[in-house]
Amino acid sequence: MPSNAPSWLEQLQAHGYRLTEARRAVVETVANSPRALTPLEVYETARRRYPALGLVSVYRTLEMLSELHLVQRVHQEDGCNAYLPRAEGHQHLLICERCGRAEYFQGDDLETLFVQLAQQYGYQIRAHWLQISGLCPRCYAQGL
Amino acid sequence: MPSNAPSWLEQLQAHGYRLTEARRAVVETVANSPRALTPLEVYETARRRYPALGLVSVYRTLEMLSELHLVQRVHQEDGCNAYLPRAEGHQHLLICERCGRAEYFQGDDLETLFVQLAQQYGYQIRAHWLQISGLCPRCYAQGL
DNA sequence: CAAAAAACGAAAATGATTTTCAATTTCAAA
DNA sequence: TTTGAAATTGAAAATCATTTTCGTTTTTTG
Repeated sequence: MPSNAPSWLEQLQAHGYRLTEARRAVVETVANSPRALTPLEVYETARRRYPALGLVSVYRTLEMLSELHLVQRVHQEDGCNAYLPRAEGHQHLLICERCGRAEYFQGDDLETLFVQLAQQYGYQIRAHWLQISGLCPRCYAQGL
Repeated sequence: MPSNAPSWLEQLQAHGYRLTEARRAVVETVANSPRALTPLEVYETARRRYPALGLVSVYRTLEMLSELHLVQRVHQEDGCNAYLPRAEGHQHLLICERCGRAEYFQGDDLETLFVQLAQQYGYQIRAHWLQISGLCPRCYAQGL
């Protein structure tokens, strides 16, 4: 899996943000994570690379990355405070309940459903959000 | 639309919870709401019926209703702190971006997608969550 | 290298939620 | 009914995540 981090840093720079050690540490942590991380988890992980990092910078950087649509919140039972890299184009999430690993997939077969709903309820449909959860092959093999 | 409140109160009682004025006020507020309410909104609304109500009781009652699967959190841009009644059986949500009104619909045409994903990624699929948003007919008619 | 602007982290402030606790209410048994 | 144990209450305190403030440091441009 190629790292997204260099591209993210370029995009931050292209939008007028400076490249700092704090941002590099946060970006590298989030861009390469196979699972959703909370701000605190990002902080703890990124501090291994850059111990002077402050939690505030994690929040600030996550907000920038959100604005640039490079990360997305993941919605889970207990809340929606964890962030994942956002894949190109329209994609949905498949998340392992046990280990948290996320897969991305295209699911464009929803169009017919939208047309039907638009007719039935008179809604102008603007957005949708589909998230699937289960057990990844490795966790399934381990039982539970 | 029939009120869910009596049934909810019965279910609370059936699970050993007592029926109190605080619970009645919260249950009637949430059970009859056409849109998702935050704990604070529940508090403000329910206090019109029962002014002595404390915010703490709102949180406690919402937690009970969650455990009994009578309410669900709604996931939105800014967070997922708002609650809606949960409909019978498996249902998805269609929510108006403007006024917040929620419609419930069945969407069981996702089975083929799940089978495909299970094969492709080796996942044991356990749950899914589909939420659609847009403008309801009334809000759409008002422009924006 | 110097200067201006941006960004930093620590600490304080805020806001939502949870816990604690003494007083009140509910409900089953008498 | 009445009664009393247990559940529940709301106020206040505590906690936890997030945001704001602010003096200092870092980055970038010239």
